Amino acid sequence: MTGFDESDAFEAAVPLSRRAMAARPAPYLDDLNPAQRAAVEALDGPVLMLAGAGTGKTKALTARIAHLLTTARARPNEILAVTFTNKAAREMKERVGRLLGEAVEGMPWMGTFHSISVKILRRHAELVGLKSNFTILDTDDQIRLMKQLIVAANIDEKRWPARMLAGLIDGWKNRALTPQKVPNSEAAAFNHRGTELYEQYQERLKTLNAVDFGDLLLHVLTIFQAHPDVLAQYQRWLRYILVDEYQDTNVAQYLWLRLLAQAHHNICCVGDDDQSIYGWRGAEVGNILRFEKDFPGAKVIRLEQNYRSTPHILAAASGVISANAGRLGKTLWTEVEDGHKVRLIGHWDGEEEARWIGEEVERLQKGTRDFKRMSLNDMAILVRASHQMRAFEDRFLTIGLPYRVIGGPRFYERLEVRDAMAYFRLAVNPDDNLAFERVVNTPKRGLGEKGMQEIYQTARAGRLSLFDAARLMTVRGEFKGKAANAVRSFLDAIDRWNEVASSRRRSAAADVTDVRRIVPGSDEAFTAFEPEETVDAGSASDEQALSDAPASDYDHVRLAELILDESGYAAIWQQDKTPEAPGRLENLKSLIEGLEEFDNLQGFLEHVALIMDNDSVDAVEKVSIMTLHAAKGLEFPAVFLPGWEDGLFPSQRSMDESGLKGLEEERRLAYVGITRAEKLCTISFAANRRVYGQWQSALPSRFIDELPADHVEVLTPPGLYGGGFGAAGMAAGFGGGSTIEQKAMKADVYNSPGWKRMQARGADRPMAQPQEARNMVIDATAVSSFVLDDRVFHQKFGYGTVVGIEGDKLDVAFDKAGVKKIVARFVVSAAQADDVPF
DNA sequence: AAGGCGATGTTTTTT
DNA sequence: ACATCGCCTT
Repeated sequence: MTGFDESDAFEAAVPLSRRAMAARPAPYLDDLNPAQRAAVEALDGPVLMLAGAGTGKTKALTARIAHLLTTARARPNEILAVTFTNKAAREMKERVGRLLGEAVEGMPWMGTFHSISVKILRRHAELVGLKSNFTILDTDDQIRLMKQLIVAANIDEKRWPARMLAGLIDGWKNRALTPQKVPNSEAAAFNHRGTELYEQYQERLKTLNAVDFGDLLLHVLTIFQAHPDVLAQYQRWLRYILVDEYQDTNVAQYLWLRLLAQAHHNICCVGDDDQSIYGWRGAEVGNILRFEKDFPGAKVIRLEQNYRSTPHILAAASGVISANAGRLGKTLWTEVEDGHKVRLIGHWDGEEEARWIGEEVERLQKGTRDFKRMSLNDMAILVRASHQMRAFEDRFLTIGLPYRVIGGPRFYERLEVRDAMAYFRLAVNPDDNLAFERVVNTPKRGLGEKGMQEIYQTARAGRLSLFDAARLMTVRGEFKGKAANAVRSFLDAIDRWNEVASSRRRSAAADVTDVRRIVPGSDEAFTAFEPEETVDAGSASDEQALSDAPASDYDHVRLAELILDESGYAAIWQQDKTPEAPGRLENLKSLIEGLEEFDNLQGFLEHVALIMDNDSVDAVEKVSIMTLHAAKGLEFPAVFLPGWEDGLFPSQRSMDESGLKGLEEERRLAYVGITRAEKLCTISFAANRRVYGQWQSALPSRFIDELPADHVEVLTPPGLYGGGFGAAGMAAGFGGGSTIEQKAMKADVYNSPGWKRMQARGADRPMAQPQEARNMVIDATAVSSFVLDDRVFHQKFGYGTVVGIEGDKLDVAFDKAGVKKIVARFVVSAAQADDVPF
């Protein structure tokens, strides 16, 4: 399945008999509270469902879809259900499926704004001067393209970087502004050349038969506006519209929805203005605030009963958010009566904060007086900015606490994955210039600046693709030295892959012999990804070919392996001994594994362009670390919110750039953070933090002042640190503070010379005595297999030498990362790492 | 052509 | 601190 199964969307396949559905009872309604039920039953006309955090929004939304189907208001293919993420779309699909049994077969219009737009755009591409097989560029492609335009326009790329232009154009597209519609007031943008470059960029995209993400929406909008007949068709088709996370819509998405809804007005938008946290990428809270004006006669239904958090947590969240102006206003309440107050604690610095949270996580895992044992999966650390994650990663690594980072660099955005993808793109379409450009000299094929320029010139002169130009130059013998042979075999290889790939596309039943015939010796070809147990591999893959995986799947997966092997790309990372290399090989391996779900390379490439998520399910229990943004929609029994310091959170930059609006969005972020917690929410801040290598001190976040004191428990700072006498020192300074954060953090104590001296002493010999005593015990049972001077390899820190052993913990002097204390099971011997790439 | 070295700019993130 | 990038050297 490619995820672009368009046929059922347009051929009105109705897998469901209206009468059969209507006859079915509606058990899902019994399960709802009055507000949810009202939201589900108000099927006709515009509805705004204001759903606070944890109020059963998805439940109401899915029940509503079920209700539309059951009451025969709509057939599955007449409902347009839009979400922002693929994950949300998937979840909705699943839950509707669960409500209705298997009846949801055909809900072709459930998806993200972008995936639905692709579907429409492929159908009507010619109306905006595209072919229906247009390619979707990702951010990296866009930037490279713009860079070329900037250089060509003779603009100093230093002062006017491509990223800036990309941001500008993106902003315009979010606001549904085509180059012609950009207001004059913004003509000065980008050195007065902004609109000009925007226009050129769109031209280039058209010649490349490509679109970027913004175009997906914008082109559809253009089509709808310029072709009323097409619009009318979709309006007739999509009789009921549901929108999730409406507070995150931008102008283009709003217009898109309004056009589709204006005929029948059956639009139900679900959202929470207090959770609007994407203003910086074009979302307009105004959309949700204006809903009743935009859709006259709209019913507004508030979901306020919260099923997630304790009253203290809700009160803390509502105390913070009430400082915002211009809210639609909701009051969350819960039937739950008891629960722990929100905890607040101050620390000396960021490292201590990480240390304390690490210990706290371990304590919760074991269970405490107040809390019974908690799984690591039930705990999350939510940070404002991703660089804050490091302190936690470092700390958790050294104490051996399993963690998972959610978000971070997206799988498909990683260098090696993108390179591999470029190779696949070339195999499917050798004329893909952006892909060609990306990998023609990766691995090094002796092509430098000069060689590349010649290819460009030849291409321009003969109006050829880069691939054809390079081919012409090989025939003419215009490449010098190393390049001559390397480029020729590169081109030949692309030809072979392309032949396999196209034959695969023509006949799904192509057999394995195809590959063998075209590429002699391919049996041994893909050594890079052969598992070590090669002896078994033959029978294993035979078995696979016969059982779960259809025979046709085997080929393109094999082809992909072959491509990475023949191109020498896999070899780059096998030979690379930097710490990242094994991880990169691992990623390439999972890329190949991901291929198995698709019918062919092309299907995979299309899928990847839109679906950029990679939530791998993990059997191991782990504590989650993520940004507040990534946490939206999630919930955890225990949540840690570190780094509540002015400047960090609320972020200085946000306030500088967007003033009060920025501050309010930060406050909503705080609200989102607190409301992720079910049972226990712990907020913390540090007096000192290393920012860009510089020590900086900060004041506790202003949001801390907004926490209602009655619902907050102020914890005593650790003091365990440094062997116990810290606690005594601090206790002396405690006891008279008036504000909440003064109680949490007696800055004068921490700043006193005595405290600093103590810190220094502690840092020199951290807990020397107790550790050695403990190791004697550990040594007897858990014996490390490493000895001093062993060369070891660590997934994150790379290669290093063992310089100390304490039971299950090693002191390792890493070649790149310095000396670290590491739990032995997190390293392997270097020899082992050399033999086995992953 | 390719590797090494200093200047540079660092939120949040989806599609 | 740190990674990325462009320039400079070999």
